[in-house]
Amino acid sequence: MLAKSSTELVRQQNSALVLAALRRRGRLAHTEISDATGLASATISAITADLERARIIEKSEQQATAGRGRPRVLFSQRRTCGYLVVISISSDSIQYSLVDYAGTLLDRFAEPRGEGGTDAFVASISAALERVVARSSIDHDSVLLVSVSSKGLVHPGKPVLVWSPVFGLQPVDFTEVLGRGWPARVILNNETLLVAGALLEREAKKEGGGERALAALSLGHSIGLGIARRNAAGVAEISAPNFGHMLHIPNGGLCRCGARGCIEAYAGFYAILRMAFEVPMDTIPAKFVPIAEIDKIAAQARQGNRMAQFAFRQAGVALGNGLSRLLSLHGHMPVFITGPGTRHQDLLQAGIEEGLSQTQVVRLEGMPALSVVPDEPSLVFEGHLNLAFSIIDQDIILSRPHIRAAGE
Amino acid sequence: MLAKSSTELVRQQNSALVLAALRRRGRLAHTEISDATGLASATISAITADLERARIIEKSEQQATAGRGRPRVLFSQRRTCGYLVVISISSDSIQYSLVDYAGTLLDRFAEPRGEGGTDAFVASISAALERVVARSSIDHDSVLLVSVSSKGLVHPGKPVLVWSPVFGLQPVDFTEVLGRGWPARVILNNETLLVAGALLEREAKKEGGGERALAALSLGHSIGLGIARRNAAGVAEISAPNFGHMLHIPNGGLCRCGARGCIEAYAGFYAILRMAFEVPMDTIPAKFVPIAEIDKIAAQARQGNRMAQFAFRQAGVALGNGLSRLLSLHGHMPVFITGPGTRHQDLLQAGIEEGLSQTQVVRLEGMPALSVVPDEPSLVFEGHLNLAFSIIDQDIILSRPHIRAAGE
DNA sequence: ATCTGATTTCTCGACTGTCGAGAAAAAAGC
DNA sequence: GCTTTTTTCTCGACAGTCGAGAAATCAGAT
Repeated sequence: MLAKSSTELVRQQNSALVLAALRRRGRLAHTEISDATGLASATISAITADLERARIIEKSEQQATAGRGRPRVLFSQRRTCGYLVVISISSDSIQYSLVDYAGTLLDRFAEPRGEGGTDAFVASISAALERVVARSSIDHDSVLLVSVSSKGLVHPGKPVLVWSPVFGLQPVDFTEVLGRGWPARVILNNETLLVAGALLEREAKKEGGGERALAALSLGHSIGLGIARRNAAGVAEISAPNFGHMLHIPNGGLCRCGARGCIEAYAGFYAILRMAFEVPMDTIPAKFVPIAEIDKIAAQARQGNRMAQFAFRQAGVALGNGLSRLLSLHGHMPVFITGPGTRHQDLLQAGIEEGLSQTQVVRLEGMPALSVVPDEPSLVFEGHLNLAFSIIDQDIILSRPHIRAAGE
Repeated sequence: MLAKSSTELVRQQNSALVLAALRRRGRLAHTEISDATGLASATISAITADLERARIIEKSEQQATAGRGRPRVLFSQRRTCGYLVVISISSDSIQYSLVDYAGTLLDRFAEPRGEGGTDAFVASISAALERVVARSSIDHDSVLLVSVSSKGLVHPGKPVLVWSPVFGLQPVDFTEVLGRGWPARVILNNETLLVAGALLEREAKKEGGGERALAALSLGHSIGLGIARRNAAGVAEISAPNFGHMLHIPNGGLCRCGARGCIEAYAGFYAILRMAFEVPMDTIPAKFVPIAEIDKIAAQARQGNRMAQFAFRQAGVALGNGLSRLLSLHGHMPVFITGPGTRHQDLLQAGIEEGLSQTQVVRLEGMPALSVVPDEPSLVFEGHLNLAFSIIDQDIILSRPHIRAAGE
């Protein structure tokens, strides 16, 4: 059921529009905001006055006046309005970034991922978080949001990692990362979901609007997938289905997750290693494979080693079959491949195409566009910012108490 | 990018809310509408006065007054405001239904599906449509929408059948169904999509809101799947992925669609027949299998015939594997099974569960709820009404010119 | 027959919001 | 110093929602 609408909601939505325009295009003048949002000039005056009074945006220092006419007044986010902490968890380390409200990176450091169980893990993140704010002497209260990303399966709604490559079925609850005295919220998202979101936003910036739906496939020790699409209302919807552990072959090779025949058990780094060395497919997979090992196998494959070639081929077919199923169930869309595995795209490509080509969806609508976007960490960070600031802006607008004009 | 908002849009959305409440619950009094929508009584007065002046709703004839106090004035849709024509295409016949704006069925007849190509097919529908309005002597102009359903793959946006069991890759364009002099629009939807939509609406009527996402699986000569979910804004999103022709087994049995290894090539009626009679899997499948044939095989299976049992078992495994992939890619959700194939659910069940159980998603989140809903035609019709009237109401509200109070 | 209480509908004024037009501001050019 | 140009700001008109209370109308008590 739809929610009722009211004039106050109109103001909220239009304020959100103004903040989104500022987010997307940086400093803007009154008239530019009007153009970007389609709102009347008078409305922009009202909204910007409101937001300025609430100390959310501010007039920039005058820039060199270009041309004649009354000089423009540029609005931008007030940097000190609040802060965002980004936590990117990868297999071996955890990266912490501090970002101000205008989206500029203020501080960044990484820590190795310690040993120990989930409790110790959460505690170490909690401690690092204290260090982030201490280093920049930022008040706890001005941290608006903590955005965490990891590989694995995320609970819909709660910031809980339901399944992860490292902790398996042992759930990791990030609500406890923030102790007392932190008014901020924590959000947790799958890494490849953020990649898909970042790619969709990049598409939106292209002229003509770019693709309206896309999939991001991350190749590495594990296999990640994110789907991003713009719905009829123009809102981005992003999700991270459990692609890596979707069934590839019934009763197939043993996967890290304990099930059999997952895509990852054919296309993950450990799977390529297992196949190249002709280890039986029901061997318990290696916990971690250094990327150098995979590079070595790839080099052998390129020199003509049949088993190494076969391993990459099989990985490609698993991915291709999986992608064909993705297209069958989610509609035709371009696929962007990222992650460390893209180094060996030349060895995977033929298998992927073979795996795709047999199926009806590809016969009907053709091979999907496959592009390689190597720099995954940038995409992840970009996705963090997109998602986090859209939530922060929304929260600010919703929470802002009604502020009357000064004279009242 | 979000669209700008304005006070006029607020009225539109709230008008839509009033019409939706009337749609869902039938005749309502002023106060009941207020309760259902959450809008203030004064607002209801304004909106109903507007809609009444536009001759979209009307005050019902007084019903027996119950209790003391000022008698209620019940509002309902004005029946003669416009009409909907529903066309349900099935493998052997086409059913035409005429429905008034209040949702009551006025006329219904079926015609056998003729021979001939797509042009003849479209022409015969066009002729039947003329007959629908002639029989009830309805003006062409008062037909607001024609809603068509069929099995097969529908073009997103245009009313074009991209792939169908009967015409294969030859596209069927339903825009031509309405000739000149028909202001109405034509929409085309996959049959099982409508089923999923109807089931979601039934869930919404349960107290507590029922399921927020579900899948409908239709078993018959071909395999259909619809997914319906309520998004964060509470709007239903329904889709019909190409489940029947999703890859089940690479290089597997030959399917009607020309590809190999589709789910349908293992679980469709013709596939069950082919397996039960041990016909080679690359035999070109029968165009049409009478349901009696399948019933016969089912009877044999129930009497202990191994090959017949095996055929149903394999069909079940194909469905189960496919459903596991569905859950992997769309999240965990209950599955409602419908269609003529549900008669033999007892023979399929074990295979479905086997096909589901091997995978990570089921190990993590458990077996999805599987329920059988035998009466598919009712669900299809219900889905037609839900979808068609939501479009009609939307159109009416958007197209309605601004109507001033009488005195101006 | 009339009064009273209950219940629903209707109406009025206050408030919030958007928009267009034009006034005001401020710099560049002559 | 005046004009031109461009941008910002302000004002009044208009659309919409809401709460409060008036008006309508019936059932039952007196």
